Amino acid sequence: MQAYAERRETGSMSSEHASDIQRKMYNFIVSYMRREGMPPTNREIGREMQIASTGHVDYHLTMLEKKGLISRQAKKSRGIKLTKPVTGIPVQGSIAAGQPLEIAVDPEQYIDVGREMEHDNSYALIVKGRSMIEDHICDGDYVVVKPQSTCSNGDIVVAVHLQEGSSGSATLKRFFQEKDHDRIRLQPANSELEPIFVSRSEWDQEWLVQGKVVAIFRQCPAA
Amino acid sequence: MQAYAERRETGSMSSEHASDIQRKMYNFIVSYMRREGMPPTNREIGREMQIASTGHVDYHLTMLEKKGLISRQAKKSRGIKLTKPVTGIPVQGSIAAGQPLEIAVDPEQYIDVGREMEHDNSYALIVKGRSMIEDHICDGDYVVVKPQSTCSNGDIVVAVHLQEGSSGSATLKRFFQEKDHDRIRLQPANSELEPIFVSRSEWDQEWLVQGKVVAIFRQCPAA
DNA sequence: TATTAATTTGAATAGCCGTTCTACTTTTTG
DNA sequence: CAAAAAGTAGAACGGCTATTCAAATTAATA
Repeated sequence: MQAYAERRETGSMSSEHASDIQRKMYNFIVSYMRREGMPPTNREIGREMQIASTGHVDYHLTMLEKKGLISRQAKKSRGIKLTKPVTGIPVQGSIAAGQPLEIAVDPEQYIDVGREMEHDNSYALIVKGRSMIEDHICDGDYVVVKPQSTCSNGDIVVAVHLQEGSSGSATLKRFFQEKDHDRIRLQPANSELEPIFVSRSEWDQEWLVQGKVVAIFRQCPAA
Repeated sequence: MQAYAERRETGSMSSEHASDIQRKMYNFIVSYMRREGMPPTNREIGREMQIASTGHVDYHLTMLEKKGLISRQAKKSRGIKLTKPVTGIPVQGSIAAGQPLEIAVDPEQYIDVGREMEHDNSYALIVKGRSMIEDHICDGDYVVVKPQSTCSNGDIVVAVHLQEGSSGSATLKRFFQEKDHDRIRLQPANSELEPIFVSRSEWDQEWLVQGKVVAIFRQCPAA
């Protein structure tokens, strides 16, 4: 479960090697580039990291370069390039109706669905199976999930059933609050599948909404 | 028809106002940023544009800024920002089965579906109607089209019927070459609609494949 | 054509930038 | 513990950068 809460900043440096300060420096460069559209100067890095000496900054940049995380163009102002592209959101795993959500703890794969989707720690999941087929979400599609704990009626959400002992199971469903029955209905978009009904109290105790689907992306085979 | 052939470089500056040199300068900034991941310096711009004076470059940048195409951060090296983002592919219009393709000659809208899709002059079309619904392409979906004149059996293509007098009509269909009948079948993914059959000779004379759908993108309502 | 506006040059300036070097401290390692 | 490695500070350098100014040229306009 904590895999959800501890989601790291999109595109931030993974554990690998490299000391803490270098990781922070790398992450600052990434976020600066996202924000400003250009790499920071060595002095801007130093100011942010509270490093007094520009030579000190240069030292760590040399380290980052040696480790292959960045490359530099000598003498050019802001001459930092990221080895890995800064665009894209992590593909966190796959989701299949009823199955436990497979989480790739350190996702290798990134999918680039545009800057707008990069806000709010959004991430992608690969849909397995046909549980949402009548909403035209197919096996193999990527769903872009924006993490949030609340949702409205009719939203397609990633709902997680917390079960003691295990890490819980996740499912992709439409969310409906049935006030007259005082229960939640999790509705698949496949007439062969039954909705899940959860009482209000059980919902509050055992379930949580992990996020909401904001976009669908499909790559055509042999494209 | 020539609207297809004359597709301009993705993200380049449109006619609007602004003199020729300013258009060229803007386009250089865009391509430099794509290539280098950072904006160019004023001197780099001057070198490329064969402008001798840095003050002269500054003059045109001021003009571009006044026209709202760029913004600048005073005194910062490479302090140029593009008002419009450099990522994304143009949304060229909408396509509805049987209807003439609506082409936005100067597309205002850009959709960001990631860098990978930015190659090959790819562009997006908004799907109107349900002619491909059984392939799970819905009304309002964006299809990413990669321009090419050839395609394989089963590909989803933008096929254009050239008609004298008019600018032709375009349609989104699956392409099948029926060897035994010596004809082409353009198959909608909707059982309520009939396929289009075109004889080999008519195909060669009156039709052309404009491009092939390589991806589908859907933004969820109220996302 | 005369006048104004839009370009273009060249030079100058003050500040920013990457880089290097020496010296010092802290951490890691054998 | 001793030696090596990693991290930090400060200063200094030459080059680069954005910006400004005055003056010259060209294009647009009335």
